[in-house]
Amino acid sequence: MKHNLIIADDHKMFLDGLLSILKTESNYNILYTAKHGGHVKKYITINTEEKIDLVITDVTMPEVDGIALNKWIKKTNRNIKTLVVSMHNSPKIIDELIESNVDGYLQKNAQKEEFLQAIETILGGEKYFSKEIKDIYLQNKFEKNKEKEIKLTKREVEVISLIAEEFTTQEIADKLFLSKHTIESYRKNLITKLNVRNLAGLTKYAIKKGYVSS
Amino acid sequence: MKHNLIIADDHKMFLDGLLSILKTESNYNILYTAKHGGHVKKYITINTEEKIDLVITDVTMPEVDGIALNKWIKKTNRNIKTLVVSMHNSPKIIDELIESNVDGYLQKNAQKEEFLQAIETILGGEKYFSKEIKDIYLQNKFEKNKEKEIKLTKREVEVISLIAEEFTTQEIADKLFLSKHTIESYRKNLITKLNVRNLAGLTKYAIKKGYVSS
DNA sequence: TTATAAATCCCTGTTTTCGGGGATGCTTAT
DNA sequence: ATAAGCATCCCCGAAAACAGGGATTTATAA
Repeated sequence: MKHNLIIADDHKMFLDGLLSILKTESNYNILYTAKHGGHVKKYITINTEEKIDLVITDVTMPEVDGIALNKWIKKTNRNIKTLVVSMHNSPKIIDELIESNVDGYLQKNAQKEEFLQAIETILGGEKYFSKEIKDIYLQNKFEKNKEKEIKLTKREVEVISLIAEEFTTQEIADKLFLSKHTIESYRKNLITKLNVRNLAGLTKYAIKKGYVSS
Repeated sequence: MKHNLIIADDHKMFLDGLLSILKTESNYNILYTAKHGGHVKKYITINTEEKIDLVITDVTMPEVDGIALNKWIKKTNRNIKTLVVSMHNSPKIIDELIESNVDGYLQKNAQKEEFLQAIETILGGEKYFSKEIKDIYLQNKFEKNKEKEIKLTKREVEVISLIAEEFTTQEIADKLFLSKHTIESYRKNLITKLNVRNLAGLTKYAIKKGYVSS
């Protein structure tokens, strides 16, 4: 029996490419293609009688993006599988998708064979992630756990950012309308908290966290 | 008269997508599609009689990549236009391509309209780069020029690295078997030379240059 | 409601950084 | 050969950072 697919991507070219490789396989039936997630939600909502096996979706789309669409599908229709394809492999996106139970993730520059492999795997009831994606996800989890205990407060983030921007204690105090003693306390606490030795360590931390750009 | 195109990309899906949007326009004639640059070189070398207007190529391909292919084409056949498409927009790649006289550059996630626009522009004899790509290129040039004069000596690199690794002047002096005054001089010179204000600035510079990891 | 965490401020003393100087050899190009 | 650049060392004084305490008020969570 044929499997029913929906594809969502606002890039005509990618869509055409995907359709062309799916056409070579005879056992897929493309129910619907959409330019953004909202259309897919509407389609699924209306066609309740239809068996939908898999939604293939891009991440970046206007209005309702792939992440939101995946969340919505997984919340409302747990028997619809989802495969997300994306240009980029940002740990944040991957994490959010996996946490919301996506069935597979592929980079857009994957080869034809991998696409078909992923679709087959997912329709068979398993998850599909390339080794690279799994590594990114785990690496991210690992780092988060390592740094979990260390939570900086809003003020601390403000202060460490300004430190990394090369301002002195007095300047930061003036900027934030605080006493220089206060900033000194923050610096001291940050050095202890982050287990570093001096401004260089604080600066590196700020860069790693993206509070400032190097 | 129809324009003759060659397309090189090792991703079947992208190729199919591109072909499908080119098919909607009747005035393009696809002479040849290839999985890597070497095939294109061979094709061009053999078919000397044929008028080839434009080669559209991916950057990352096995064996001969898009950058090498573009260089080769521009060196041997100055009347063949080139359009490079890529997943990413790394300043390095963009710079290298523009310096070797590519006629256009597009990200793979561009919309159909932009693809056709780019091809038309290039066939009309002009260059095509999106505003974003131009910005990246110029930004890169600007930064390179800004940093060109600033050349750190071996010793300076050693010292700034250790500073960014959170060692104090005295510790660095001990490590390098130098007087603490020497290290102080280096620190002072570095701050002046690099036009920063303090250790935070030095640390950021060291990270940007890859002397230490954040 | 009662801890706990966050934000703010203060003191003392030591060490380091920072911003000026300048000096001496030793290479390396011009 | 002479200038320029590099590596090394030194001094001084002011400013800032570092290390170690502690205190108060206001949210917030247990």
